[in-house]
Amino acid sequence: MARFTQTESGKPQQPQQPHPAHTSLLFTGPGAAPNQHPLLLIPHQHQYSQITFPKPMNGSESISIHPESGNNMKDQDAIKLFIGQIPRNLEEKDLKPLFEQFGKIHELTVLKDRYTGMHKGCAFLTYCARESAIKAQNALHEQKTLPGMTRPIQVKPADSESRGEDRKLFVGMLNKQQTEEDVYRLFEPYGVIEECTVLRGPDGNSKGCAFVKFSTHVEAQSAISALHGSQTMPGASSSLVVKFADTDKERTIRRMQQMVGQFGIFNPAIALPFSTYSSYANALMQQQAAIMAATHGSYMTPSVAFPTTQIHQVGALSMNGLPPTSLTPVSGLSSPPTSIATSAVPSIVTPIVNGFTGLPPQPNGHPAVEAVYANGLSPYSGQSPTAADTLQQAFTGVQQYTAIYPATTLTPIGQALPQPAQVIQQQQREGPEGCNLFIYHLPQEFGDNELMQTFLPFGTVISSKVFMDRATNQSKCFGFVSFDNPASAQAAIQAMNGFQIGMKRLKVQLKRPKDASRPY
DNA sequence: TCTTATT
Repeated sequence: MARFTQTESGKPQQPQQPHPAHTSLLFTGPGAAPNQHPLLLIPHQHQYSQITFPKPMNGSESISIHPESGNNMKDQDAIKLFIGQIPRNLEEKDLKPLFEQFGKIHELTVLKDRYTGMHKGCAFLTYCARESAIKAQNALHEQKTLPGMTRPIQVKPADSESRGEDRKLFVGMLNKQQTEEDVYRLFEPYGVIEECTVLRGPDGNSKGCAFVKFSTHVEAQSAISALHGSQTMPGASSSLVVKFADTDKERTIRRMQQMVGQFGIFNPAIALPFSTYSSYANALMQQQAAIMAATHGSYMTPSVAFPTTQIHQVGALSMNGLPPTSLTPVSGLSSPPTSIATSAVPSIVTPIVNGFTGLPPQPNGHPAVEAVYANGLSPYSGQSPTAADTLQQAFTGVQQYTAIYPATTLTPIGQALPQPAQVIQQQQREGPEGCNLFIYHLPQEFGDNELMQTFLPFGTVISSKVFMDRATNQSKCFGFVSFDNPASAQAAIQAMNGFQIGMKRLKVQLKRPKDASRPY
């Protein structure tokens, strides 16, 4: 099959001849054969303990090769390569032989999760000589598959070398029969294409979309102008989509929304700030993940979205001065009044992580929670949080959040809640005129309680009701919420109308007065 | 209809 990648120098790659036998032995896949190379002799974990590498505090390991000459200086124009599709059991020392054959290595670093130390399946590689990088890319990129991987190894300049984001296009509404070559031909007239990938499912079938990376932003823009909406592919439901691909940030948000939709039970209010404060949120997410990991020793990685959602719930709740006592536990656990003792809190905070990851409970201490209250930032405060307060408040949010959904996200473990449960009377009370909301497109999983939690950040909810189908006992995906004042209702409309959960958007509007006759 | 990862 034709290849459509180019080297970083902008020149088309040579057609790749079959790999030299001694190298192909390193790989699985067609043509691979049993051999004695270390890459196929996958060492067991315990064997690593005999090999010592310097291990910095951040958990990342890297090899700086100091050859006999003592010279591992790199060229001024050296290229840092990104290496992808590396089996997670291969470390720097295992990879080194593979790459050394193209030249002297200046630095090789397997990427690890900052907090868990988990191998990310990729690495950075810098050769001393620029030429070595080009040779390695030509010889290896997409050419072979390392043992245990299902996709071929990636060897290409790291993002830091090129800043690819603003010249990469997402192409949607393709015909599923269209191949990389078809897409390439389509975009070729508008510039130099460095990368052209049709997205495929596990079965290899096209998902009807592709990424096309041009060598410049201007070329990419001209392709958009020329091609977006220009034609409708046979079998596509609308005309061709050509736009700049999502940034990492956008991808993170997209994944979050998918997760929210998937889990359904999560309070959508918590993700609101992403529409307006996404970079702020992003920064917080990093820090939050760090603290979560440091204090929980959990396996949650920064790319997991949940810590962030917890943060934002905090913002929403605290700014409304909502006391945690107004949250209704649904676990059925009853507990005597306790002071906010740290001994009680960790068991509440920790399992929520487990709820996401399926890890067993870790009933260890949680010092960070002390800081929340020691700082005087009780959730009773009606003040807006300052940026400096936010992280500490986050733990209040974790706590509140956990109190909200223990039955669905946690295994009840019989620990005391930090506050006595104060159950709100769930009568179907209507508020004054202008205080009653009609909510449509609720997630199927939402019950009265989830509905209430969703709207609590905006004020005092005096009633919440999800309508159920009598026959099936399933939610009809709409309901009513009543506040005790019209301002809360308006705030809720402002914030929540159109809020996306999964594939749906909430419809939040004032409930039609009884005397009106128009159906919804 | 937004990939398998980018210190």
